[in-house]
Amino acid sequence: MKYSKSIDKKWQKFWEDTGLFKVDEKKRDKQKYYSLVMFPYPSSELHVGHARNYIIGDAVARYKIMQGFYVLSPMGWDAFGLPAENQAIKKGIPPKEWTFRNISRITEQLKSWGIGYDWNREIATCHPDYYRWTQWIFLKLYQKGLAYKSKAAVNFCPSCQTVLANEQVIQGKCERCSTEVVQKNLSQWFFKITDYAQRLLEDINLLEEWPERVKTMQKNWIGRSEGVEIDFSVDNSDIKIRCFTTRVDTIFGATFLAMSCEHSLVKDLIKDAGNKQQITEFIDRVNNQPKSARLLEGFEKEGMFTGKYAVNPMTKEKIPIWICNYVLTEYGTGAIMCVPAHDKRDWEFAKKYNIPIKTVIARPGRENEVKDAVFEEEGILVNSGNFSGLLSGEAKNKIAEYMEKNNIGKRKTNYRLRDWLISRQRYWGVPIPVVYCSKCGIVPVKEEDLPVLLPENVEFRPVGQSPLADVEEFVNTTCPKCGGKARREIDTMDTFVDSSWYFLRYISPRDKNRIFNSDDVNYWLPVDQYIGGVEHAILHLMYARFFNKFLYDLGLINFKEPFKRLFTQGMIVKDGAKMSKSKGNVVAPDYIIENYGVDTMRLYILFIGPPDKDAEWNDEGLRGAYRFINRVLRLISMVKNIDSQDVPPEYSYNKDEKRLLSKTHSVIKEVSYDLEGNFQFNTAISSIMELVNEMYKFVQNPQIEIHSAVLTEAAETVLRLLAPFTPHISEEAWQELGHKESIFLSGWPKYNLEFIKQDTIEIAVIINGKVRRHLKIEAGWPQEKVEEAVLADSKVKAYLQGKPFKKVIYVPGKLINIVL
RNA sequence: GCGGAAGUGGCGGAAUGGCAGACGCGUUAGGUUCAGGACCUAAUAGGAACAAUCCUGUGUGGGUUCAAAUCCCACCUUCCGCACCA
Repeated sequence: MKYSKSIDKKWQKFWEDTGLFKVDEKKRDKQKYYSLVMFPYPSSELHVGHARNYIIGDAVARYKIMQGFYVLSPMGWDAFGLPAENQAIKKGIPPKEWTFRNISRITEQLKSWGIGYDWNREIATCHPDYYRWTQWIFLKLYQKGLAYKSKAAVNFCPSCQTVLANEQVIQGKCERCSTEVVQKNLSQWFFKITDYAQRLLEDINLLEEWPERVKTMQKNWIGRSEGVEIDFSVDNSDIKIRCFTTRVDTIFGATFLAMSCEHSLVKDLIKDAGNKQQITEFIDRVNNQPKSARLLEGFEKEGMFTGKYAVNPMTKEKIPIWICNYVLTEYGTGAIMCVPAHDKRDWEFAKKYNIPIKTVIARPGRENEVKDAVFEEEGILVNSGNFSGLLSGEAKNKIAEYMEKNNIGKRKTNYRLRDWLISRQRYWGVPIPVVYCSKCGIVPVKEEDLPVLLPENVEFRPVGQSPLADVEEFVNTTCPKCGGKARREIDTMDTFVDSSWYFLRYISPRDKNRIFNSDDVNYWLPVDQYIGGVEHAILHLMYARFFNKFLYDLGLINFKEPFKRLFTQGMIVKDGAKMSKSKGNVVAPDYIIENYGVDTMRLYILFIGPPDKDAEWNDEGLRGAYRFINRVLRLISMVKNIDSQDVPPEYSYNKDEKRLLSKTHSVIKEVSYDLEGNFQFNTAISSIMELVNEMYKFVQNPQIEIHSAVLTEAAETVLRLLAPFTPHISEEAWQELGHKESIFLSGWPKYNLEFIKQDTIEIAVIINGKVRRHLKIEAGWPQEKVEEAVLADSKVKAYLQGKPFKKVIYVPGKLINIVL
């Protein structure tokens, strides 16, 4: 028997006909397992890099099915988005048509790879039955005050002609097209994710089975920092400037104040300044600098003195107020107190503009040392009035207390996380369900009027506004409140909104009356295993957690976190680069399947390396997988011809049988361990290879007497262990061996420790840390007996030369170490 | 700068503190074959001997230990994420 593609189709049909992956939520006699792979954006057809994702997910689902779990494995489409619209503009294909064309092609691909899903639960976020509930969530957020419209400086991509979320701006550039992002003051919709900042941070602790690196990225992104907000009064003025600092212990060293150019108080401050003209010019210049320039190394700190002074509330000294290009508007209060002696940036600035530098923190034990350098660490306070002599940590508390008592400042926790900007000036997305009424203002659409349908026949023009603006029937509506004339919101939602809750809709995909059935959702969720690319570590995973918590607060679900276990797989690269059409290094699966069969591709992709690491594609490696599969099939053909009989009750196994039994069972143990841990498919497969190699030795040597039952058990074990990885050939060979039922119903093999144990074992004899001999001993021997045998060995004697030894360490079954 | 991951043969990569290099690719030799391919068997870290053996080896330098790729300290390099966050 040789592996050919005809095997693939046969079994794919079989699984479909027998409903291996169909799940009926009413049958609940088994333990559930929800296996979820991040749903794809249907843009182009999939290559082997994408395939890794789905193959891993499928291997997990099939493994869990074999273990007897009741496995839910659904698939759907993240179907709204910019590429569809860009295609429409470029080629005139309606986004919907383009999207569904891609969906059917990818579906065909996934099916041809033998990836098992419950296709009855398929969803697409662009379908009104789905986005109706996305809009519903929007309304709920709006009701709770968590969706709001606000004018703010936002990131705008001139190429995509839309605003972007903070998270979608990478190094000052658009995540999608790398165009320089500009700042615009626009009125936009936001979700108040910052209300959940603390919970999103705290509950990371509940995510025990998430990769550490993803958790760290989320923590950093939320960016909690504790400090004090201090009100600085301005000399000869009523104005107070609020600053945030995490280093209130350095306040006695604050020698100037710095404000960002966009700070709302700047106008008032410079009202009667002599150099007002100059300052305004400076502000304009800074505001026109591209954001990415700020990030460049050596970006020069610049500023203008406002002519005004603030009062340091602790020293009562007058300190100059500056406007600076290095103060962020968006973080904290947009104004900071500057301590040049203990902050590198302030130091740089003070040196440049000759602002006094005052040391107030010293390294403990070196309080009197004077150094012309920044000291950013914590230490002991000096020159700090009553607080001198305290350590930074203690001083922070004491000073904060003092400030609170005297109404100077207040403790404050700040987060780096910003509210989520969700409106997009694009067409192919979920319409935001609100209307603008000249009388009532912003009015949400009534729940019963959902969905607000996205019009389909629209004209595409690449302008800074959604084509929806021109669709009169859409835009003109009536106010749900007063019944008067009103206009619909023409912005659509960020597609990350769509994907923030899709894993819940899989449970009740066709429910017309509610977002989902809470009972069913509480049964299936949280997702037991979530699999996807690490590129979603911040965006998608943070938003999904936020939505989950919101729905939890609504009482719709009873779990705080949606994904119990997360696995982020690595990329498959070719010639050291990510596969992409433009680079021309895409490995297409079709050719592989045609020539080597699907299981070859599946096996190779799982064997290519640790699944969480990037891996380099290698055609020779693929051929190795093909070789192995055929090696297995040949082995099965040989075993098949042996007339298999049961082992008699009192049968005593011979030496060879014991050896094969031991190998068989220890491989079961290893593979099971590898799959339970962090999905070590590569080592799991290598263990199975070892068993196959071992079996070849038995089958090919006519000298060896071996009971057919032992050989059959080994062969069946190989197939069952391989089944999650290479399901097609496993089913085929399983049938060859005379089984009528699917291999996936045969259960996961169990190992017996009694068989793994061997009578004679080989131990290493180590003399002074060097391996000198390998000796066979009986497994049950006590240390004395082993020592005796080792010391009696002539080679060992030669090494020892009768010298006395200090110590003997015996590690049972492994080694004996003699120290001279 | 902060945070994370990693550094092992020609290559991908294995090793609960216990025999470094499993398994695979590649390479070499032999078998089989009309031939090629495919397949089977064996060898394959480096060096000296070319046999049985010995020496050196997991980024660098120290340390702990009977025993370190693994633990500790210092450093180097690479990749990834965040980055003027006060």
